Amino acid sequence: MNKNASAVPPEKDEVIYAHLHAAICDSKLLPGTRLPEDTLSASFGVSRTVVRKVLQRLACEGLVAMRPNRGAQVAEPSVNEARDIFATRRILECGALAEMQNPIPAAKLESLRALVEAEDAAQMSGNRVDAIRLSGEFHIELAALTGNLVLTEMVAKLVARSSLIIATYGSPIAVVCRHSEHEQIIDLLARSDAAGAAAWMQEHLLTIERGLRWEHPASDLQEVLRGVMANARGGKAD
Amino acid sequence: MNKNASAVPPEKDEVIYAHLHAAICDSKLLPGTRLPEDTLSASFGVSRTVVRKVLQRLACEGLVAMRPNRGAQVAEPSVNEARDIFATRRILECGALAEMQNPIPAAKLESLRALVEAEDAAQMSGNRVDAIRLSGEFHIELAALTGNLVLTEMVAKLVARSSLIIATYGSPIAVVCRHSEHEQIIDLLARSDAAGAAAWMQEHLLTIERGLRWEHPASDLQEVLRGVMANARGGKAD
DNA sequence: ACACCATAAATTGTATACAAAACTTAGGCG
DNA sequence: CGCCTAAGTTTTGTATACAATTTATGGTGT
Repeated sequence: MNKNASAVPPEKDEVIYAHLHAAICDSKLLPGTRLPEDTLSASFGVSRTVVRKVLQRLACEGLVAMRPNRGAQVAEPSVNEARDIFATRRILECGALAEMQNPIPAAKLESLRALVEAEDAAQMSGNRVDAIRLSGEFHIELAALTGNLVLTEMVAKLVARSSLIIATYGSPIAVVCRHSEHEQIIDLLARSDAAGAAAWMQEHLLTIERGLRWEHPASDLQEVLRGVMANARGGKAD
Repeated sequence: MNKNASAVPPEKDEVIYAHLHAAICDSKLLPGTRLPEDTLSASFGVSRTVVRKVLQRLACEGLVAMRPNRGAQVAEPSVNEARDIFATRRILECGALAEMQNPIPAAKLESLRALVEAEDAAQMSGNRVDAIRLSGEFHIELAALTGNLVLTEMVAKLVARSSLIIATYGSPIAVVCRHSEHEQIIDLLARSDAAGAAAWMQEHLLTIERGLRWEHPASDLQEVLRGVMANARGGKAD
């Protein structure tokens, strides 16, 4: 459906975009990682022109921060930004669920259940990266049930940025959604209890948010240390 | 606050972006208008590199459609996309209003009233472009009351795309919000009746949507004619 | 006269070169 | 000993050249 036809060239920039997007969302590129154009263009075997195009797209989605004359780096969501993102997700995703009055096709519910099962399996086998990715896909597919492409794309972008938040503020344990909560939402939808599903989603997203550690963000530590080193000049910098 | 400091260069691409954005939202560039890179770069006195950067940003926001090897043109929102955009606005903007529990500072309410007044004045004097723009600004400022920057930016992008929808499907009369409805929302907020404001906003957005003419979109006409000409080859094409 | 094909013009895709800015490192001064 | 300054290096910003693709044009055959 979203794949190219047979004879169409593979769209180099799309491939690079997908690679970088995945690398960021899967925490292979941690927040704050610098993304020099030369390095990327050499790695992917293209010119800086193509790399810049991809970086600008990622910047537009909030996954990459670009400062003039200072290059690109993986975005480091601030605490305020993180809270805003989750607040917006609550409004959007709950609103989407609340609007689903028509009975959901059984096939769609089934594929959602399969997604939750895969997520559960990944979590059980300790595959944290897959678990987070599948959890995100669940939220996106849920939004897609509305048939509203604009809304679905917005949720997808917020989910991607949430991966950055988890990478920055997530505690090693219990960051991912408990699969049972996802299952509960499907059950409520199967019962056509849209309001119930929305209410449950509200709690679910709040639960995720509460599981984050706003106090000890990993990357702020570096900034703090740098500030300490700059201030306490009498101390040993080495 | 958001302006550059004194000695900082004016950021050429930002200026070009602002110009194009305004031209599209003010319907100076109608949906479907082709945007050749050469023409733009000549007009603005920069190279295609800068123009492409701006076009990609506009494409990311949905104001411009870029097809591979086929260039950019002002986006022509389909009926489905238009409905999705308004549905998403209902969820986002009503959700934003519903979450405002704290009493709104009087100063902010005052500046909102000023905005409505300016919009009213523009409409009364037949200045349709200003009226639409000020109406959009009202919706954006309303979202900004949440303090949620992520949400505000999303609303701003949806409002911009709504300008395209109005340009495509808007009837010559009665496309803009009745200013009294905007005033009513402010009154409800002043009374701290968040739920009431949200309900009113829901109706308000539905009213706008109902005022559009989905039957006779101006630019679909060309497509229809093209299809007719291609099919009825025996008929008179001239 | 219409459809079809070849050629020409226009437009986009990509790479590269050079200029400008920021970062790094080494040296001198207080 | 630390800070400030300055050349050198790295990295980004922009323009331009060339290749690839699409679109427009004109000619030819039926």
